[in-house]
Amino acid sequence: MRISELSRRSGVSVPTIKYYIREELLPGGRLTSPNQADYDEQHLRRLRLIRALIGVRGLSVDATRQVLSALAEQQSSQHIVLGLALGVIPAAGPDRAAAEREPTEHEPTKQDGAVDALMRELGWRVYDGSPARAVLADTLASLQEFGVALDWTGLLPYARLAEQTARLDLDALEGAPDPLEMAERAVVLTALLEPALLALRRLAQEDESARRHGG
Amino acid sequence: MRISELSRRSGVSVPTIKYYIREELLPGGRLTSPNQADYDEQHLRRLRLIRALIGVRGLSVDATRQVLSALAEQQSSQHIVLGLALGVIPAAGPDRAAAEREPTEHEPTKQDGAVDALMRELGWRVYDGSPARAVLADTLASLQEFGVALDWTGLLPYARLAEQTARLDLDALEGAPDPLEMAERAVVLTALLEPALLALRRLAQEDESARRHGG
DNA sequence: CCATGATAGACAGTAGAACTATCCATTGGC
DNA sequence: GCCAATGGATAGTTCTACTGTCTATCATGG
Repeated sequence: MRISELSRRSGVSVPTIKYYIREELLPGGRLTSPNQADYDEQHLRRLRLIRALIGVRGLSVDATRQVLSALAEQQSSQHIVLGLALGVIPAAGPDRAAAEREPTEHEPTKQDGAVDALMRELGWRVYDGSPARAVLADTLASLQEFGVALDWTGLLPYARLAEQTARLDLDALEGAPDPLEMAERAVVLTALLEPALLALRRLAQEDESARRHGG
Repeated sequence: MRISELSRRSGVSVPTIKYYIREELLPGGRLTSPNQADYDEQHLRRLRLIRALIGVRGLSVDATRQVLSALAEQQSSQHIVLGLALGVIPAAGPDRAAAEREPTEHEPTKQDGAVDALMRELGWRVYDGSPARAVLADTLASLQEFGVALDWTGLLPYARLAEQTARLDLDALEGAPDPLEMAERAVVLTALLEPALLALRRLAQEDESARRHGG
């Protein structure tokens, strides 16, 4: 198909598709002549994934590119490590890069040790360099700064619930047809479900609050 | 204290503090003369909360303003409804506003009915206009588009886990000294814990994946 | 009393991100 | 042959979150 059809079928404007190609989120079409290229269903699938990551999950173009390249690597290694695929991206929130560009001096006490303790207590064997660890450390530091009485032991019950969530996630990946599908499904499940899980938490809080305090 | 001290103690630059005051995230200091104002510990607290919401949670200035005003309302009504406080903000992800500005025609089948069914099944009594509902509907639509076999019934186990999470959240709020503290703590817990919960999910996935597939 | 440095408030400027528009030299299809 | 569509390049736009500059004070130390 030509770019106009790709645009029509995906709902993404032609200039935007060109932009994604420039930014290497999407491979260019197969050139049939110097000014004519052919796109296929793969392009359409990829484009929909891009729109989902950017639009539904709210990832930046840069983070999206990283996720897509991690997806490609996973596919080539035939070895799915869910979570690690998305681990490369900054996990929606703390701008660690900014924090490291300019060591603010104000940097609160590091909580990396607390995170180590948490992982040990849980018996989780996870990659040391995972950005998720940094997110946890930052959060613990912020909580401490606000005087909220929640240290790493307070995260334990949350972590147990996360374990169960992860089991549900992995269950949903069972029986994937091929590695490519599985990797893509892993990305979709991890990334797209994030806003939904937070939404469920909000609604559950609302309900629980009403129950306790009588809404 | 003067603005320079507020800046030094918070680690936020003077121009940025002025910017937050202009944007009405932070009330101005008490003027002691036309060009001299006095700031107190309340300002410092508020400023730290602002930085946490923007920096740690990654909220926009606009969303932060809405959260803070919701916080003020809750405080005045003496009636804490956790979740609803943060329910006013777009929940990190789907840009619903954009979707409504320009009805793309591509809009997939609405899943609002599915969300209603989910709420009914769970027995949750939640506000109809909650943006969290829209997030759920969007997510279900996206999953459907990707052919992931996960409909609203598939969200049920996740919702049960969210219930338990919410109970932990509410427990952490018990025994707050005063309504202001409680409201602020609710905001901190709901907002700041979000990246941490997602990080825990990522790490749990990594661990679970290693267990199942042998990392 | 006066020099110096800080301050409030107004407004302009900047940097980065994510598009969006314009151009031009083709070229496929009628 | 004609013309809308295309690929590729480059420039422009919009938005957000700051950051810088300016001016008229004003506090404070000498």
